[in-house]
Amino acid sequence: MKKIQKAFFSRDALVVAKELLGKVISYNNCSGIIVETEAYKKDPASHAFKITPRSEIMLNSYGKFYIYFIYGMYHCLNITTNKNDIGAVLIRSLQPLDGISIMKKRRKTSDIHNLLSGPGKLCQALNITKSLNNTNVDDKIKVYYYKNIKNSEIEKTKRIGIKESKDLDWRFYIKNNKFVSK
DNA sequence: TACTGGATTCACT
DNA sequence: GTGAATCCAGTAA
Repeated sequence: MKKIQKAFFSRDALVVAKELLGKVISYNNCSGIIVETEAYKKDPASHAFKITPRSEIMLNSYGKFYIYFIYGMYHCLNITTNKNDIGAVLIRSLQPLDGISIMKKRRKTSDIHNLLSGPGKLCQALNITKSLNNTNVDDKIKVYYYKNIKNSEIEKTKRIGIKESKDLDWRFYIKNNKFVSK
């Protein structure tokens, strides 16, 4: 599989979020196809709205993993975007590819549809924690080209929590895919 | 130093 | 559909 170059992530979060669909995320022999993403930019519902020590990794950086801990038990995996601005893409769901048996053990389930179908779930299955925060794409976690997703196959929806956007679509997933989060 | 709530998930009802 | 689990970043004092 061909690796994705860092420049891929220099573009706007909305573009990157859409184009990441169908790519593969791989870490320690476990991998999955990205089937759902969410774009984050400078809006009030986003960590990117206010620069803090935690979120400043998103400022003027791209192609880096922004990983944070939430609700006391889960991690969320983002990749920073927007070369000269602030932005990131949250990886929301993957379709399992490699390392399925070990991911089942980590997730304590045998249901393949429940392995990676959520931001917290996929971090648990891939064993991704905050220790990987601020690492570059391809340093430890790899991202590969895998298959092309046509525009007509992509469903767009609003992100939860966005107030001011009436006409912007922020969340992207592959239509009719059984592995997207509910 | 103390308080609040979250880019979630799961077990219940 | 509702609530619990559970830590830590952010904020205010």
